[in-house]
Amino acid sequence: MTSSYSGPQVRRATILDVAAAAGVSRQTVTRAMNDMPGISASTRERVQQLAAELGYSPSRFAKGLVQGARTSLGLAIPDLTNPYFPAFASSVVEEATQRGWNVVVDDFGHGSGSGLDAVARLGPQVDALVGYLGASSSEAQSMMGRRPVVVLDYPSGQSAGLISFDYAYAAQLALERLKSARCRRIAYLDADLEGPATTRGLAVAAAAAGAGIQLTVGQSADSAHAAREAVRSLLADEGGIDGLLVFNDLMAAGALKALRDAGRRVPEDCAVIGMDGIPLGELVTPELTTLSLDLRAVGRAAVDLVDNLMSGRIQAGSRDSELVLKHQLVLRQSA
Amino acid sequence: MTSSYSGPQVRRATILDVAAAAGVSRQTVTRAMNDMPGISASTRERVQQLAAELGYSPSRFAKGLVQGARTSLGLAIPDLTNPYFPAFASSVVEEATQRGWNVVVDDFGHGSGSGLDAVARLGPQVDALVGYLGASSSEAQSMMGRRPVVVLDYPSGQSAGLISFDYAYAAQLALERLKSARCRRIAYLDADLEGPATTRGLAVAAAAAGAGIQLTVGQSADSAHAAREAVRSLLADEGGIDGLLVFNDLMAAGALKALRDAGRRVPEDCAVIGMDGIPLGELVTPELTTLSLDLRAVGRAAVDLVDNLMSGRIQAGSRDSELVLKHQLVLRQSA
DNA sequence: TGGAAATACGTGAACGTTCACGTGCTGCAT
DNA sequence: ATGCAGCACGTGAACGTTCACGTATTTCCA
Repeated sequence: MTSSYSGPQVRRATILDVAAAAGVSRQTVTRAMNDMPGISASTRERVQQLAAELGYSPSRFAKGLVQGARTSLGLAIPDLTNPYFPAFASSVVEEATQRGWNVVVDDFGHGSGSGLDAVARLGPQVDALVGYLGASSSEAQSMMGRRPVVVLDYPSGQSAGLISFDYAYAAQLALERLKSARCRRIAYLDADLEGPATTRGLAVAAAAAGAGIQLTVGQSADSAHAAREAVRSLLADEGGIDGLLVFNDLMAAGALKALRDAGRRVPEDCAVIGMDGIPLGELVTPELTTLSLDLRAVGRAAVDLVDNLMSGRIQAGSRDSELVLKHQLVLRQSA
Repeated sequence: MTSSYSGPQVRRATILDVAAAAGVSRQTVTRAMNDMPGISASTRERVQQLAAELGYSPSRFAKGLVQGARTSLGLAIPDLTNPYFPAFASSVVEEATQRGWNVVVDDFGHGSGSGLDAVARLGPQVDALVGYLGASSSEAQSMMGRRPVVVLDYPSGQSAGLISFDYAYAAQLALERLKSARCRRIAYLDADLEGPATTRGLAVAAAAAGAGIQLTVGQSADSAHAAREAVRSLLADEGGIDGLLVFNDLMAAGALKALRDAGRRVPEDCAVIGMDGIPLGELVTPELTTLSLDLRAVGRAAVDLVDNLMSGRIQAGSRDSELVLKHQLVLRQSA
């Protein structure tokens, strides 16, 4: 058996170690480390030097305990690999950084975790939570106690702050566009997720019914690859489709691939509209017409809401704690 | 002037508040909250109930102080919006979560921040750092003191742990492929970044010289849009290019657009090879041949290295603290 | 009915900082 | 000589937990 050397778990140097080494008191070390006045230049330098040699870095816990918390924001994301989320996360991080907060992320897509697992992990570490939680928002809120929770893209708000999207409006925009492009046989490809998918699906179905459109509905996992397969078999079953609305842009990219595989020209043979407006849409061929969302604005709104909830300017569960954002139709080549 | 109500900055409830409300001691509250033995079921329930009512959640600082740190890992990312990084970040988060660590991210792309700003922000909050820092790794290490630092894609390791890539090998693979595709006039589009770009550029130039290839070099910012413009003007200046190697896949996607704009067929008129192997490459048309990197493996390697540095199994600055990964040529349609 | 063991709780100390003071010393004007 | 200001530094207390004990009260068997 080779040595199971467990390494230098030696006890980190504390402020007292530095003080002893320098022959001064705690407070003088504090003054040196934090560039406070009331200390001579020579002492300051000597202490800093010694601190570096001992590998001293102040305990964030002790500091936090005595100074009061620097806010830390939990960010629960289903899957950072899905290009929708980085755009959003990036904006949250930027906005939080501007406020001097820091952001603890949890990606619960891998492994069998649900959103609530992420909340459980983040809970003890953070002062507030923002997340795309497929799970019930009130569950999350109860795990966080009085601390602010903002849930995105969830059907109906309970006790938590909520940012949702006006899918009825979005669906109407998309269907109008497809109709004016003379599409007759329209399909909607939904994702097989819990919350958002059904919401979007219902909104699209309702809008179609309202507009007298007979809608074919398909479903796939939330990935380009899965969408490609789903559209492939959709085309096999329902040959005559000439308009396709897709759950999101990533899946729409897969749909474009499937249409190309089947020899259908886009938009001539079949128009395609995606959803959410991620940068990817401009890089595929043909470029994707989409119901665009300003994802940076979504992130900003989420952090703003947290800020307002934390400061008490907005009451959790009140009308003001729910925000509905609208998509915007961006015309490119695919429809 | 309307009320500038500053909200309930009231002082968070502490364990003593709960104890008082329940008529028990601190310790009993601790037992109730942490599901420890030595407490009756009825008391436990009553305390938990009261805690919820008072909105009590234990201070992570006090807890951390007395229990010893739960490891938290800083992750410094230049730009989450660039699809290279989420794939990496996602893997780091997953790997860290498995170890029970949590991850604090900082995206320093927005604003004028350099990597060192991110290190300064993260430094006080974390026990170790992983990052794509354009800045000098030894600067970062000195800001972190004895705490582990792992820098990615940086030319030469100093005091910090280092994960870099064998660009000589990668360049050779790419140029061989282009040569065997009968490309005569080959260009390399570099990014205008500090560290990595020059490294890659030098490697490509060296490999070209070694293979007797005369190389045209262009440069652009690290985005699809900028690359599109750069390739547009490259084609205007140097009409005869029939092979193009690009700094990364995102820029390669822009290059594909520019070639299409100019009426060049890919790969017939001009072959294109990207770098890093992000999922986007499979979604563009034609699908992108690329020097692929297993980004999840990169994240795994980074967290492993941090783990080893932290436990002392590997000494910072030693040979073992440097790891060189190799790209792999993935043939798709564009070359 | 004695006494040991189990149960349910309480108390001092410690974690590592910073804050709000307090103290000694030097220099300088009166 | 006296007083007073300013500088450089030190000390008790506090932040909110948990840990390692200690202590009543009850239980249960011989």
